[in-house]
Amino acid sequence: MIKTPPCLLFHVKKDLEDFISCKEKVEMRKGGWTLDEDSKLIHYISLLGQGRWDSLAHFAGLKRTGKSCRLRWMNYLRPNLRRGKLTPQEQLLILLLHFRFGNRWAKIAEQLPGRTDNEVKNYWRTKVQKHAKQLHCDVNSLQFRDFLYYQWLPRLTEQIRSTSSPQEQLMSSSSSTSHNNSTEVILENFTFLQAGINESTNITCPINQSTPNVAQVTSLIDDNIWNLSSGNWTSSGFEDEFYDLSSTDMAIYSNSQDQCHSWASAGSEVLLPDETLGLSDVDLWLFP
DNA sequence: AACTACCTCAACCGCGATAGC
DNA sequence: AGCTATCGCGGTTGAGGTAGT
Repeated sequence: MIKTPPCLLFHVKKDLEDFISCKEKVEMRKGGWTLDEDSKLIHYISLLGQGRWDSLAHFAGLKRTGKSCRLRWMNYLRPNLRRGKLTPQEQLLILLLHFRFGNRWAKIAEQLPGRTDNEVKNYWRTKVQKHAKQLHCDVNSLQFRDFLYYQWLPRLTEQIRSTSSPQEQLMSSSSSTSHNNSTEVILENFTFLQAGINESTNITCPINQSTPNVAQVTSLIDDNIWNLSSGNWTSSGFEDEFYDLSSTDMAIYSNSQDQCHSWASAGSEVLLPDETLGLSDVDLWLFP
């Protein structure tokens, strides 16, 4: 970042005072950003750095509030942002982190490199919350939490496992810092979730069905999840259109009990029957 | 082709926390 | 200590796109 010279700071201060004095006269723009506005904002951030958003907006000649500029930069323009749909790995981590932190989107987004709190929030609202609504239960209810834990997570992890490439499985035999860090994040939060579930659930489950335990999640992560060479979230052989678990995917899972319950052989935890969770066959077809 | 319903996500708003005067 | 400006966060909205009829 280029250091702002003192003389420029003087002018910044003076101009800002002028700007504030006539603030009421300036009509602020709202709505979508134009390419011109974007390039001005980027240019002036490169000159002045981030922060002091109101004055930055003024110097860039943008009829925008500082707030609007900050939002545009943070959610769209800043470098190293990831675009496109959330990978199953990212979805898994969002679910785990939400169990732990609740609606603290910024906190959750911290663990997802290149993702914004806005994206995490949108995912939760459009996918998770919507599904809770379809199941006629509150998104924060124990019933829905159990549903996520016993139905959604196993299927998500199975999705990750089934779509990873042999190449990555080969790569996973090595290790790296980013891999270990990411693995730790997921495991820590999975353990946290397990503790919460075990504490509050007193339901007897059939022994032929299970959710992943910590050892299995470890194995899954070691097998597949992280792109070890780049330190980024892995592409895992996924194309964008496969990132999301579509209702078709879930219908396939729902109709393929053997496949989706492949955790069963080694797991100590068990998959709750759909009836126990208050889910009908119809509900399962609604699965994201 | 036209209409409608639904979905996605960028952007706005309000509020609380913090910093600076 | 109190006031004001700024920042950052979470909730909400609505424009534009897409799928279904």
